[in-house]
Amino acid sequence: MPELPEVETIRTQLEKHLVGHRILSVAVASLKTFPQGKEKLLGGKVTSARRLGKVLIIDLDNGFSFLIHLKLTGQVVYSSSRIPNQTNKFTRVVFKLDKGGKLFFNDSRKFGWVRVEETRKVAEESFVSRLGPEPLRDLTGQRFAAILSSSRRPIKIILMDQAKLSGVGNIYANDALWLAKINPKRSANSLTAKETKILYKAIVKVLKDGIKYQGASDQWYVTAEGKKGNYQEHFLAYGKKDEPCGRCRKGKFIKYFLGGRGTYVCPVCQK
DNA sequence: ACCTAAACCTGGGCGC
DNA sequence: TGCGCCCAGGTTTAGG
Repeated sequence: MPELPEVETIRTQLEKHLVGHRILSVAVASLKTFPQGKEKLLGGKVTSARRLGKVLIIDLDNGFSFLIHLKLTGQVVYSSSRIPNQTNKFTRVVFKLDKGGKLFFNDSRKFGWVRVEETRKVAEESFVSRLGPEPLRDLTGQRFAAILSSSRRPIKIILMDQAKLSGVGNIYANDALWLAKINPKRSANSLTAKETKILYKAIVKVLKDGIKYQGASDQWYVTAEGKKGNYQEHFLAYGKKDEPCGRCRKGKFIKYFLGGRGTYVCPVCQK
């Protein structure tokens, strides 16, 4: 999934379903997924559901929070007496809540994780302390320009570097670069002021579209209510190898690997 | 400082 | 149907 728009979609729904509810039990089927600290969550009442980059943060009223990273195949799904169980053979953690609510963490590849932290330490001492600014919140055009000017590495690598900028992954990096007509291999500090501004707007645009369509269910991702997102029907470049470019109609998308990740480019638009 | 490959795991899709 | 191979929304780490 699990880039900013997918996690944000889940966060919004969890906020609706979890806040004000108490955690009664936590059953861990995969210790790799949730190695320690589950007992600190027992009896805690959820006060907020936050997100930083691709990480979900659930805060409790007892001084603890838990962080969830979905990596590639994680699913966070809520069910209640009115919504049927979403458990499956990839269910790694089951949280039981009051009033019959349940929260499932499903993850085929077991790359995802759940970690417990003291709420006051989340921002400065947890995984999220290493994350760069959020494109839809803390980032400004000026700050974005400063980030790009400080590196000669390929622009696509910088967009996906969570320490520089948090939340953008492979789908939205590919789409934003196509929308901005910028070649992914371009050195970040080679972009002109005009290109930088266009790219900044393109990032905001594709992320907002991702949220509007409730994320991209290309593979495993589903919303917290167990439904598929629709952004995969609106991909601009991602996954379009050999397809004609929807903008210039002349180019045919090529695919190559950059930084080990599939990269999709219209050779005509993205010189 | 930067790059690549490999590692962590498992399933889905494709060709044969 | 089955088998082998390649691919996958992420991140970390080892080695050059």
